[in-house]
Formats: sequence, structure tokens, C-alpha cells
Amino acid sequence: MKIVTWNVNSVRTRMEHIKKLIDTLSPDVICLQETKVQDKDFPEKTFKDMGYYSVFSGQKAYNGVAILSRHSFKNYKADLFDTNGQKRTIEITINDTTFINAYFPRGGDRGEESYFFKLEFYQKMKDYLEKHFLPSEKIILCGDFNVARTEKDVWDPKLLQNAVGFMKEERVALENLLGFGLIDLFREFHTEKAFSWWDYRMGAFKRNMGMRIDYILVSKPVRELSEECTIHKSFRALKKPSDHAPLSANIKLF
DNA sequence: ATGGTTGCCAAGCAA
Repeated sequence: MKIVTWNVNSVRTRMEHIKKLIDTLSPDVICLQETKVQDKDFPEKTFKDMGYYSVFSGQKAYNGVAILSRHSFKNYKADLFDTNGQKRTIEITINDTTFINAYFPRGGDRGEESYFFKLEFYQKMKDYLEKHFLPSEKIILCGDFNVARTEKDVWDPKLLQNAVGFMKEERVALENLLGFGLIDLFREFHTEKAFSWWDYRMGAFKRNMGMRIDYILVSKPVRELSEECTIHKSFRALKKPSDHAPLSANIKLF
């Protein structure tokens, strides 16, 4: 089973890149964030023709998440908890594995409303997991978390220590969520500095000024079946790219 | 990061 998570920054604008991803990796499950499309306009048929069922929860212009799956699923849910009407969470179950796809808020500087909204979102996700699951179950939580975990996950830790996405409080919130019993799968296979997002501005990609803010988090039973986790940086180098690179994993689930 | 870029949709917001 190959899974991909990717913040595409508009599913319609990025359709050719998504097709390329499918041709290259042939994933079983694809979790998309920032689809930026209302449900009535979601390109469901395009994906169907490529062999994927899709579930999606979107809104006009902002946010929006979707899961594409080659396999039939059950227990489709969206809006897993209250997020001021913002479409940021979606979930399905395939066999006995729960797939949760989330677009965590970007947040803002300390004290701003968006800063608190982000920290509250993290707590609500933790509460949701504790209410509905046990860490002994097969769970995959992936998406754009908008927080870099450690100094190895940002291009300049000193400079960014008070920047959105690397503040102490945000990192504590992410570790607290991991405390449910989730494992950062990329770090099980890689120790080197690595990024999944590069700002569009200031030539950040060319200068490799990035952050690793996209994750595939898995419970222990899923970790034990996992074989590989890779950031596909080449997709960030395409023409008219998303500002995020896709992240994939091979997991012997089915 | 006191810049800067992108996507939404048609001005300015969110990222």
C-alpha cells in the first residue's frame, strides 16, 4: 500500500502535477490539502477515470481536503471537530486502517487570533483521537501540519525560533499530539535535514530555505508494517508548482 | 524576515 500526502495549493490548478504523481508513484491512497474548491466543482470524474474513488470537503477559495483511494472504503467523515466552518479534516477507513487527512491552520504571531486558533486545533485533534481510537489500532494521520518539529526540519533554526511554524508553543502542540501514540514516519527512515515546503517568495526553493511541515504520522501497528517514507522534492521544481512537495510511504497493510 | 509570490477571483485576503 502506497500512500501520498500533498498540499497542492488548488487541486484544479495542480491537476497536471497530480496526474504526473499518479503516473510516477501509482499510489493506493492520496491525501490532498488546500484543494480550494467547493464540493460541487471538485474534479471527481477526472479522478474516477484514473481509477480513484474520492471523498472531499471543500469551500470557496480557501482550505479544503480530499482523499483519493483505489480501494473501497467505509466510515467516511468530514469536519471531525469544530473549526469555525473551515474545511480542514476528512477521514475514511480501508479494511481495518483509519486514514485521517488534515490541513492544520498556518497560525500567526504570538497573541494573534490565528495563533490561538492553531493551538486549539492541535488540542482538538488530540481530543478527537483519544475519544475515538486507541493507539493500538491502525491509524494514519497525515497532512500539512504547519509546524516543523526540530532544528533538522528548518533551514535556519536560530533565525526562525520565533517565526510562525517553528515557535516553541507550536512545537509543543505537535509533540503533544504525537503523545497520543503516533510516530513521525519520515524520521524512522531519515536522519538528514529535510524539508517539504519552500516559500514561493525570495527564491526560497533555489536557496533551499525550507521547512518540514508535512507528515505521515502512524500508530505503532502501522509503523511495524512500514518500509519507506520519501519526500518527492522534484515536484517542487516543476513549472508552476505547489509550494509543498508530496510525501509518500510504503506500508504493508494490504 | 521591515521583503517577497501564488491562488482565489476580480480587491484584497490567506498562505
